[in-house]
Order: sequence, then C-alpha cells, then structure tokens
Amino acid sequence: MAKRRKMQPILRKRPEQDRSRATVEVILDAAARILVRGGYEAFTTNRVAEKADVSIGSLYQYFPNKESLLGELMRRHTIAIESGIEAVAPQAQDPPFADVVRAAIEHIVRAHLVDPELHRVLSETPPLGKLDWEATFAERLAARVKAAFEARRSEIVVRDLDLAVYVVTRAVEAVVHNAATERLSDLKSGVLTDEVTRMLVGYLTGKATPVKRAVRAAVG
Amino acid sequence: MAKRRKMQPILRKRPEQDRSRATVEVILDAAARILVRGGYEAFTTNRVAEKADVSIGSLYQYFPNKESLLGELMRRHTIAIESGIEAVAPQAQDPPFADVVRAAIEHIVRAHLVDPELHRVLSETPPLGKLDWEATFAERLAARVKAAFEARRSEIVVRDLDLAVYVVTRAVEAVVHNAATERLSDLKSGVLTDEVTRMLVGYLTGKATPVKRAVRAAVG
Amino acid sequence: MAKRRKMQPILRKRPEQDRSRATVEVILDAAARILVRGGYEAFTTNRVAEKADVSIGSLYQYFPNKESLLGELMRRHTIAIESGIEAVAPQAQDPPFADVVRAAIEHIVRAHLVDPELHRVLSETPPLGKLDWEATFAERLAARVKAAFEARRSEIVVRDLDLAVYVVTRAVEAVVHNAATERLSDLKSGVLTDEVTRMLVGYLTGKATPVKRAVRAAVG
Amino acid sequence: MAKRRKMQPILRKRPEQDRSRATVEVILDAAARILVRGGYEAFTTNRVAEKADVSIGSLYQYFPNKESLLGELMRRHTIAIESGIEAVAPQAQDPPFADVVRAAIEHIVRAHLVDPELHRVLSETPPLGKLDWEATFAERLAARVKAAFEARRSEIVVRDLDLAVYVVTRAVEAVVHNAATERLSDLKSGVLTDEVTRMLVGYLTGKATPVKRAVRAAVG
DNA sequence: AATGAATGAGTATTCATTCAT
DNA sequence: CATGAATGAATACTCATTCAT
Repeated sequence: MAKRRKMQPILRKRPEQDRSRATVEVILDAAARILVRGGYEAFTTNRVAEKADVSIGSLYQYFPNKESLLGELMRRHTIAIESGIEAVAPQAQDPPFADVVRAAIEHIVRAHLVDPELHRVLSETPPLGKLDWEATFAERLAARVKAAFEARRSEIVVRDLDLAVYVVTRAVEAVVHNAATERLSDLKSGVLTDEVTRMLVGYLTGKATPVKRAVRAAVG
Repeated sequence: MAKRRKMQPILRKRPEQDRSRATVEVILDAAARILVRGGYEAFTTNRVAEKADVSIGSLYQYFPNKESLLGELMRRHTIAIESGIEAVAPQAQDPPFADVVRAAIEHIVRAHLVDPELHRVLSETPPLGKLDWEATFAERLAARVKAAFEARRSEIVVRDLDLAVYVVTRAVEAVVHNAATERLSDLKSGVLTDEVTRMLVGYLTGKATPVKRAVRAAVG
Repeated sequence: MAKRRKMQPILRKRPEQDRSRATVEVILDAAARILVRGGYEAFTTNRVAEKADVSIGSLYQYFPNKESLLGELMRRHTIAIESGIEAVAPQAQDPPFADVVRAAIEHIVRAHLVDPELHRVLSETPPLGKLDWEATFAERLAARVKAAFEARRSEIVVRDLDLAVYVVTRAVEAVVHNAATERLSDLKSGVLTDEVTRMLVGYLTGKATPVKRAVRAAVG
Repeated sequence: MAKRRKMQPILRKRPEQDRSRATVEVILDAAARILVRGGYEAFTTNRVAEKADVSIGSLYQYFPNKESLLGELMRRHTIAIESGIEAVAPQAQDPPFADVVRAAIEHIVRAHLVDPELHRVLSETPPLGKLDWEATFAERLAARVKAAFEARRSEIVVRDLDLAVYVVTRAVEAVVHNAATERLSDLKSGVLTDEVTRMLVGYLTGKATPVKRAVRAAVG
C-alpha cells in the first residue's frame, strides 16, 4: 500500500487533445470490465493498464491514483443514471399519488438497469462503498423524495416525514438493488415495481390499494 | 487475486489450557476491533496479532488462516444473534396478524442491535460477506417468514407468496440494517419498528392500519 | 530459521530410563516415516512430534535441534547397514578374484536393501546430504576396498590403485543406488550384480570374463 | 510444504529494453552464485534480489515465481552443455568401438566441466532435482547411448542391451559427476576418461583392452 | 520429566506508485 | 507525452526453538 494521498479532484489533467481523451476512455473501459469480471480484488492498476493496452505510466498521467480511477468510474456511472432519470417525461398536472410513487420507483429501477453489473460491483467496492457516491446519491434521492412528499403532504398520513422518506428510500433501494442480481426478470417485467408501489402507497396514504395484476409494460 | 478455497472448520486446535483459551479470545477481540475500526481493508493477520499483543505465530496456532479468523468471528456473532432471537417469548394463541409481523421485525431489529458495528462490517466483508453467513442467515430468515405467511395465508392478499417474502425480507433487512448505523435511536425506541410494521401489514393484508403513535417500549 | 547451533553431539542426554528410551524410539520412528513419506520438505520438528504423539518439548528434551534428529537417524541407518555387512560370512582362503569383487558388490547391494526408501531420502537430504554421513561411509568403504585391492595387487592391472578405487566405488555406489529406486527387481534378482561384477573384474584384471547367465540366487 | 504446481514457461515477460535484459542477467547471476555457495537452502528470492542489487519487485517482474528462476537457470545450463556437446566433431566412418565409447564419455565429461559447481548444485536441487531436467537429460542420454549400442550390436556381448545402457550411463554419470567436485584435475587431464573407457569397453565387448598410459590431451 | 503455549525471524509473492529514458 | 523498468512496503503464512507451568 502507498501513502494514500486520498482523492485529488479525480482527473490529474483535463485531456486537451483527442488522443488523450481516447486514452482516458480506453482506461476507464478496461477498468470497468475488470471490475465487473473480477470484482475489486482483480482491480489493480497494472492490470487495468495492461487490459487497456496502455502503459501504467500513461494511466498515472491521467489518474493520480487508484482511487481516482474508481472515482471517475463512479462519477460517470452516476451521470449515466441521472441522465436516464432526467429523461423521464414530466408528469401530468396533479396525477394520482400512486402514479407519482410508481414513477419514482421506476426511476430507481431504471437506475439499476443502466449497467447492473457495474452498479453492483461499484456499490460493494470497499473503500468508497457507500461512503462517497452512494451516500451522495442517496442524499440527492432523499431530497427529491422529500420534496415530492411535501408537495403531496395532505395525502400522507405518516407524521414524521423525514422518517417516512428514510424508510421508503432504504426499502426501495434495497429491494431493487437486490432484485437486480437476484430477480432481474421480475425487475424488468414490472412485477416488482407493482408490489413495491402498492406497499409504499398503502404505507404513505394509509389507504389500501387493490391488488390488480394488470399487464404491465416492462421498464428499461 | 485469491486462490482461496480453504475454510477449515475454523479452529486449528481446541485450546486446552486456560491460557490458550484466553489467547483465542484476545485475538478475536482484536480482530473485531480492527474490523470495526478500519474495515476489511485494515484487517490483516499481522495487525490483528499486534493489536492482540500476541505473536503472529500464536494467531496461526489457533486459526489456520485469515478466513478462519473471520469465520469464527461470524460464527460467534451469529450465535449471539440467534440466542437473542430464541429468547423471545412465544406468542399467544392466534395473535393479530400485525403482532406477528411486529414480532418478526423486532427479531431482526434485535439481531442488528447485538453488536451493530460488527454486524455491519461483517455483512459488508467481501470474500464471505453475503456468500457464507448472511446468505444462509437470509435463507433461514426467508424460510421462517414464508412459513409464518403460509400459516396466515388467508389474511394475505398478495398472490405470489414467494415474491412477497422476497420484498418483505429485503425491505426490512435493509431498513433495519441501515438504521443500525444511521438512525440508531429510532431503531432502539421502536419508532422505526412501528413504521415498518404498518408498511408491511398494509402491504400484506391489503388493509390500512391506523397511524397510532402510542408510546412504545424500546427494544434491546 | 533459528540461530543454528550446529550439531551438538547428537543426543542431549542419554536416556536412562525405559520410558525415555521408548520416547526416543517413538520420535525416531515418526521422523523416519515422515521423511520417507514426504521427503525433507515435510520433515518439521512439530510434525515429527505430533506424529510421534509426543510434545515438541519432549522432542527437544532428547534432540537439541532438528539436525541432531536427522543425524541420529543417519547414525542408526549406518549401523544397520554396517551390521548387515559384517554379518556376511568371511570368505574362503584365497578365493577367485571375481568372487571377492562380487562379494563386495553384494555388500553394497545389501546396504541399499536395508531400508531403501529411507536410504534414498537420507542420501538426498540437503544439509547433510553427502557431507556428513555418506562421506564417511564412502571413505570407510574406499578404505576397505583399497585394502582388498592391495591384498590382491598382483592380479590388478590398473597402475593407480587410488584411482581404481575411486572409479570402482563411485560406479558401483551409483549403479546400485539408482537401481534401488529404478530397477529394484534387477537389484534383488542378482542380475545387476552379475553385470557390475563382470564390468569391474574386466576392468581391474584386464582379462575378459565370460558372459554366463547362470541362475543367481537373489540377495537380501 | 509445497503446493507447487506452477512452472509457467519460465519468463513472465520478455525483457524489451537493454536495461531490463541486463536486470534479468544480473538476477540469474546472483541466483547461480547463491545456489553454488549456499545450496538450495540459501536460495531465497529475497536473498537473490538483494545479492543482485535489485528490488524483489524487479525479480518478480521477470520471474513469476521461485521455481521459474531455478528453471531458467537449468534451461540455460542445459543449453550451455548441449552446445558444448554438439560442437564435438563428427566421427570417422566406422571408428574402433573404443573410440566411440571414449567420445561418448568425453561428451559427458565436457558437460560436467561447463560449470561444475552449478551443475552439481542444480542436479541436487530438491523440487526439480532429478525430476525435471536431469530426468530428461538422462533420458536423452540413454536414448543416444542405446542407439549407438544398437549400431554396434555385433560387437557387444551383453545380452540385455537396456540393462547395459542402464549400467553404463549410471556408472559414467556418477563417476564423472563426483569427479567434477572431488577429482577435477583427473577429470580435466583425461586420466579418468581413460580409465572409464577401458572399463566400459571391456564390459561391453567382453575383450580386454591394454592399459596404455599414453599422454592424453586434456579435455575442456 | 513432560507439556504445549508462545515466539518471531524468515518465506514467497503482490501491487500502487515513481521516474529515467 | 508515453513507456515500462524499478521500487519496496506490506501481505499471509511457516517452523525451529524456548520456557512457564
């Protein structure tokens, strides 16, 4: 292990020229592939450089350390996710609460379907694990959800809104996250979204929702 | 990279004298402390030995390899948890469904309150992480929950029972697990249990449950 | 590795009582078995003690270090060999030269048949290998052979007797030694002895010996 | 204990620059020196690196493991030997049998004079010792010798040709091998070759050869 | 005397990182 | 800019040996 200089601002130098940008891309690709295939254990800078067909010297030209490589990978994955989410069409004026919830869940599902394997390995990666990215990711998510809830405050029976947000985000995140590896088909078919939606709506509104198993369009 | 495929039955030799039993204890203590403080990254056999104030040779006298040390830690933690769970008094004859659910959740809460920090780090530990213990732990849990659900099948509206078990166990596990580090007081006060209970009962029975915020006895 | 105190006089203390003598025996037996089965690589003091069902403490009571254990093993094996050799009946008065040679070769064959596996492993054992035992063994052998040759000087055509002794002893030793692992049946049947005898007699006397393949009694 | 089952094709990466080729050389030199001086016992990768004045990392950059280092040493030594042997001028048409034998022996002598000390230690090295190189070396030798014998079958009186090959190769190997450390001058002067030649020719042809001690040109 | 717990220097090997070319 | 040779602290684990009980 080396002296750990902990996370300089990710990129040592903005690659100005095309070639440089291409190199960075090639490195990140290799990194992602190695991470997905072999997990964090297999993720060594030398291996990444080799797989990228680039000298480690070059790797370190663009990434000051291993962590920054991982960091950039996360940054990009987050962006990919978020852009996927933003792309969702805005809702109708004043839609039924259930639709709002369902839409939110679908966001999360979509996020996990962007690159599920990379997603999983990134979220389990030790040094940053939750800490860096998922934390902020979760925070941002919580903020949005809270805003959404406040906008519909009157329909929600739970007294402690923060607590509700907490329970809801954690529960959904976990179910979807696990399902992404364990029940991918249910995730894609929308069956799982149905279930979770019903669960949350019931919890939040205090009203029962009928168990209708209409044919649902798959997500992603 | 790991060529790991060992995992002998944990202890290399049963310590026969008092002295050696103490040594084993001291080592496990140090191991747990290091794991909690520095995560799996910091968990090296030499460091453990040093922290335990024991020679590395002594460590290997009792633990054939690093994994077995982790394994014993898990084994003991599991026992601690299970004994805590078994201790729960049996329920009344045919209790309200909500009570059954609440009791189950309380089990899980209790499990996470045994040694929350160790629990967290153990469950995030890569090589065995899920694989060995939490996997079986989760399976056992799922089996129990399913049995409980089947016993009350008539009260449950969800059609796919397996799916319900999946959603419920993942959701509860995650909420409680996260809360153990992020919202410990809510976990201890029972507030969180209330919320989750209401969420699950609504989901499973299809009926709303009143939001009563009666004073709840703390758990643990 | 420890500071190497190199070869105290083999036994730390002459075992006075029966129990002690038995312990020593048990240890040496275990040592020999381990050596034969696993080679020098497997030969560790702890393993020997365990196999002997004796504490290492006890082992070190009788053997000051690993080397001395090996040394005693060699000493005993040498004695076993030599006693086997002494047991050979003295020759007739003035036998044919070929008979003398054959008898000598048979001695060596016999030596290698005493405990061939132990013999092999001992003679290949690194730290002492030749150095300690085989050296002196070879020297003693050479001395005898030389004496025998001098007694029959007139029949020998080789001018440099020392050189003849050298060539002969090395050649015989090697052929027999190798045959003990590679051609054991030829060694036991006496076929090999025939060949080597003819070779040596021809070399030493300068006269051809007929190739008679009479049925030879097996040795050992 | 060894779980060895590796032995990749020796070099981890072909050194591309001059500098690295030099490093490889320096490492192998150091390895050879250590092996010669201290035997296999002293042969540790760290020691080799230190003696080579190279970091342990550099050693492992070129040699995937200890064995491969030894392997490369053997490979090179074998090449050195074989090239020495190939260099021998082809024989006249149908030379006297004695000349054929003598030439063969001289080959072996030459082989042992290439780097006698290294040769000795390599051939005694445990894990590969015989097993890998000397085995094949010996086999190749045996095959050649057998071919030569068959070409001259009519002149050979020994019935079992395989046995003759066995006896002859073992005997010569051993005498020469030992002489390389114990009687180097005799080996170099050719005196020993004379003796062994006479011994073998007598043995094989069943005819005596005169003891002529003409001045012999030294070998090597 | 016997036990077995304890020791710690030593072993092979990895990997993040630097730097001369 | 790129290369890849070089580094060395750190890792998991072994084993000869000592010594308190």
